[in-house]
Amino acid sequence: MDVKHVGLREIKKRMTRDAIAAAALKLAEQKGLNEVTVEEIAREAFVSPRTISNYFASKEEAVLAAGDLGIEKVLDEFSSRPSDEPPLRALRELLSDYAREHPDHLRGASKMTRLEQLNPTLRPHRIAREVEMVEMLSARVAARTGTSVTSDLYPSVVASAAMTAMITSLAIWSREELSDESLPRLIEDAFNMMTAGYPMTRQEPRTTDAPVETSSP
Amino acid sequence: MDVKHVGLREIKKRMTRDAIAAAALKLAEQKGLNEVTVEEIAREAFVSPRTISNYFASKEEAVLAAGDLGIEKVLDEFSSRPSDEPPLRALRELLSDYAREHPDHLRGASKMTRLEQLNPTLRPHRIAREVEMVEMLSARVAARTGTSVTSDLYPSVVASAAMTAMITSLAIWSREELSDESLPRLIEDAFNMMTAGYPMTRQEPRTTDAPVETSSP
DNA sequence: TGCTAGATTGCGGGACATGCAAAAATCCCG
DNA sequence: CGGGATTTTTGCATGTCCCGCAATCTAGCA
Repeated sequence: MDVKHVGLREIKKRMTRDAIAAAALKLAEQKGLNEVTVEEIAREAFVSPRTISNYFASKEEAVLAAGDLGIEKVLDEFSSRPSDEPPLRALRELLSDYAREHPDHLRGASKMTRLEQLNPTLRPHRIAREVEMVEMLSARVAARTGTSVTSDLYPSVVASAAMTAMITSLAIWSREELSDESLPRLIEDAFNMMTAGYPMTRQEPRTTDAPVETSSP
Repeated sequence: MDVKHVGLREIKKRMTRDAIAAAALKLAEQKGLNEVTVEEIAREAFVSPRTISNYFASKEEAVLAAGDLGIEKVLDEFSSRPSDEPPLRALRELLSDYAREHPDHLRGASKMTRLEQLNPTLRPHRIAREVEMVEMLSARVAARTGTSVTSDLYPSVVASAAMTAMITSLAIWSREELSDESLPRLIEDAFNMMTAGYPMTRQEPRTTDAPVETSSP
C-alpha cells in the first residue's frame, strides 16, 4: 500500500507531467519563456491550464523539470559504497563515470544553461534545485562519516564541493563546446584540485587562452 | 560625472529603498511573507505600491535586500591584496576578520535564514544572490591569478569554496546559537578544511555536540 | 457492471508585474 | 532666487498568474 502497484494511474501521471515539461521547454526555446503563457503550454501538452498548476508551481519549474540532471541515482550509489573511502574520492569516481555514461543527458542539461542565460527568471529556480541536491548529499555524507549536518562543517562543505565540481565542469564544458570525452576529465580535474588543497595554478600552458585543439575532429 | 555629487536625489533614493526593505522584512516576520501584500508594504513604507515595483521585482527581493551580507567591501579589499598570496588564504583572513568586526550585521543576515525556512518562496532568490557573489568573486580571483573564468576551473571553484565556507559557517553558527567569537573560528576551520584537502574528520571532540563554552564571558 | 478514490477541468477571486503618461520633487544654472 | 530640465513618484489599465472550490471524468477493483 505504499509505492506498490505502479498502476496505469501513476504512469499516466508521470506522462502528463513529462508532457507538460517537454511542451514548456519546447516553447521556451522557440520564443523565450517570457513570451510563453501557461495557456500555450497547456495547448501544446493537451491539458488544461489548471492542470499545469496542479503539477508545477510556475512555468519556470515546468521548464526546469525537463532539463534535470538525473543525479538521484548517483546519490544511491554513493550510499552503497564502502564507507571507509573518502567521500570526495567516491564522488569523483561516481560523477565522472556518470558523465562518461550519460553525455547525452548532460548535453540536455547544459542546453538548459543556455536557456537560463536567455531567461533570467529561470536562474533562481535552477540554483535552488542544485542546493536541494547539495542538501541531500550532505545528509548522505553525514550518515557515512558519522558527522552531523546541523553542527559539523564537514558534510555540507564536502557536499557543496562535489556539486561545485560538477557544475563548473559542466559550465566550462558547455561554453567551450568540448567533446564528450573531455567532461569526465574536467570533473576529475576539479576534484583533484580540491583534494590537493586548491594549489595556485600558475597557468597551465593549455588552459590560459590557447584552445586545446579545435574541438571538431 | 560618475559617482560624484551624492545629491539629495541619490540619498533619498536609497532611503526609500531601505524603507521599503525594512517594511517588507518587518511585516514578513510578523505574518509570514505569503500573507503580506505589496499594498501593505507600501503603506508601511509610506510609498505607493507602484514605487515598490520600481525598486524591486518582487516582494521576495525586497525582503532579501534587508538582510544583505554586505560583503561587497570584502571583495574590494580582496583585490587590493598582494597577489602572490593564495586566494583562499586571503579570503580566510578577510572573511573571518569581517565576522569578527561585524557580528551584529551577520546576526541580522542569519535571521534571514530563519525567515527563509518559514517562507520557502525566499529560498530561490536568496541563493541566487549568493551565486551572484560567487560570480563576482570568481572574476576577481581570475584577475588575480591570470586565469579565465570561462575556460578554467580554478577561479569558479575557489570562489565557490570561499562562499561555501562562509555560508555553512553562518548556518551552523545560527542554528547552534553560538557566541559571536566562535563564528570567525568556524570560518577559519572551514577554510582550513578545504586547503587541507578535505580530510575525513573522525569527529573532532568539540564540534560534535559539546558547545565550546558558555557564550557569555 | 457498478462503486470508490484519484485526476482533470472550469470558474472565479486575489495579487502581481509592467507600460504609459501625468504630477511632484530635485537639480542646475543663470 | 527662480524657472526650466531631469528624475522620481504615482495612478491607471491590462494581461498573467496562482490557488481554492466544486463538478466531471477516469482508472482500479470487486
